[in-house]
Amino acid sequence: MTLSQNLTAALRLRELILDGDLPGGTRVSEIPLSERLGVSRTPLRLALGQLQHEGLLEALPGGGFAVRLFTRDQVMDAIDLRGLLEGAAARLAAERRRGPDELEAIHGCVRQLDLLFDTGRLESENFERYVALNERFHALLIAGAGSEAITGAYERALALPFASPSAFVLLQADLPGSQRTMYVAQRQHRDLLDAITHGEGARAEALAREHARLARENLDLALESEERLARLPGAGLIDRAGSPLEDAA
Amino acid sequence: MTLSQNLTAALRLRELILDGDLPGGTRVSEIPLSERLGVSRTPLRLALGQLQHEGLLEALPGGGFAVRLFTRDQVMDAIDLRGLLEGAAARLAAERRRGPDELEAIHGCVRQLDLLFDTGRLESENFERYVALNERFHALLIAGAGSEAITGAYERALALPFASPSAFVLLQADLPGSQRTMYVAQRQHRDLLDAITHGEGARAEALAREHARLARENLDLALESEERLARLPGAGLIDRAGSPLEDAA
DNA sequence: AATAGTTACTCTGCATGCAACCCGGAGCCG
DNA sequence: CGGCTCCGGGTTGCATGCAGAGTAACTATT
Repeated sequence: MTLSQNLTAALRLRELILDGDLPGGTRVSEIPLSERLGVSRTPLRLALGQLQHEGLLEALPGGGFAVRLFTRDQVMDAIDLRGLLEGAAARLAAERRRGPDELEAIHGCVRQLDLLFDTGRLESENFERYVALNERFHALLIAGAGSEAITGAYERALALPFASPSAFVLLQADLPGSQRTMYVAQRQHRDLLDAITHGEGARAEALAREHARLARENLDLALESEERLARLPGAGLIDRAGSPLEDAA
Repeated sequence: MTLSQNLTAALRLRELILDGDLPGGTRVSEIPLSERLGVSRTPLRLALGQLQHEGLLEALPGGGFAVRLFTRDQVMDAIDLRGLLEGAAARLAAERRRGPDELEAIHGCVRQLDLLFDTGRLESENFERYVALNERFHALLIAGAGSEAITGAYERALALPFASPSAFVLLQADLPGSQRTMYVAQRQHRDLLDAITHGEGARAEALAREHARLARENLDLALESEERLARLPGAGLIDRAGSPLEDAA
């Protein structure tokens, strides 16, 4: 199956940005980029508009686009927004739930996560599986709300890569106390699901918000060293002025 | 100043949709539309992509776009999302506030609204002013949070016209008990600002959410008769299957 | 030496032409 | 009489050519 030029352009361009090939602040010129991606300028322009709406690009006053730069505080706010939406989704899931089997999928997801922890320490080969299950948990949580409005806002919030629920998981491999953090996170997963199961909306909302706040902590840890930051998806979008990295220089 | 073709296309197309010239479900074809709007197909395609991201259009499987249709429940969810975001903004505004003069603008806005009510009943010529002040209040509320993430999500949520804070104000002119509803709303404005001023984040959040719920009530009132619904911006986007209107037919 | 003016160039934005695809209908065969 | 195939109109998606705006460099003048 041959993908449309528009889609390939958007996917490849997003890849370039997230991989850091186009660092934050870079001006994106159409002609060189169209040659680099192998697509014409017309579908590329469509893709540029898309990524602008996703928040990865910003329009320049004289025309054209540049890769966006995010300050630490903006990233924090994006993380909080994710927590806010997940909290609302959790509350709705708790309050709206119809049948008892509706939660079967997410229960299974949490059980599989538990199994992963029971096998001992999370080593590198398990990390991929953890990331997949973690993303699945959060996706099921959002879907469980049954609110298209929330789903849409959530997807848009995740367009910022470091706001994604698994953004810092890969980083945690060599963070101090990473195992403990992940135990806490898994405990929150279980409690969150428990709250939803018993229809405790307010508790579910509070837990989801608090769960997202783990990412705030991890972001500041990531900003402490260049090598840590490099593991973050979309690290090139973060404006390091005023961060601990910059202060040490 | 001559606007770009892309922008004019987007603005005029949105206007067509919201005015009901392109009712929900209509397929939008590029060529007739480009002639109707007086722009070429290239900038029009850009505008189509934009409106798709805004949620007013949906991509058809075989290519092309159609005007989206929203069910009552989807509209309700969109209203709740607005309340959620306003609640978060109110809480942040209460918790983050730096100087005391930061709230001067919104205090002035509420004072002007109070004046409007003190002059007696809100008649038609005052309604425009009320709408303007009401929108200003909500915009200041969001801006007061100082979170770009929330601002972005809010703007996207407002792309659905009936989710806007003033969507039902014009409707209230001939609703039963409209004056009382607006008194309640204004009381909520004052209480909300009071909570923010005193740094009461949780109270501010709860009030903002409850304030948005007035719109839920108004939506169901609007769905009760065709003539009421016609006053709603973007009424043509609402799927009336299963609504009281349909049941009466 | 600094600044203002000018010129040339690069880039974006737009229009149009072309090809591929999809949908509809008619005709043919089973 | 029904289903399948083939054909035609229409529509979308894409590439390219062109014009205008913005920019940067260079020169001339103060």
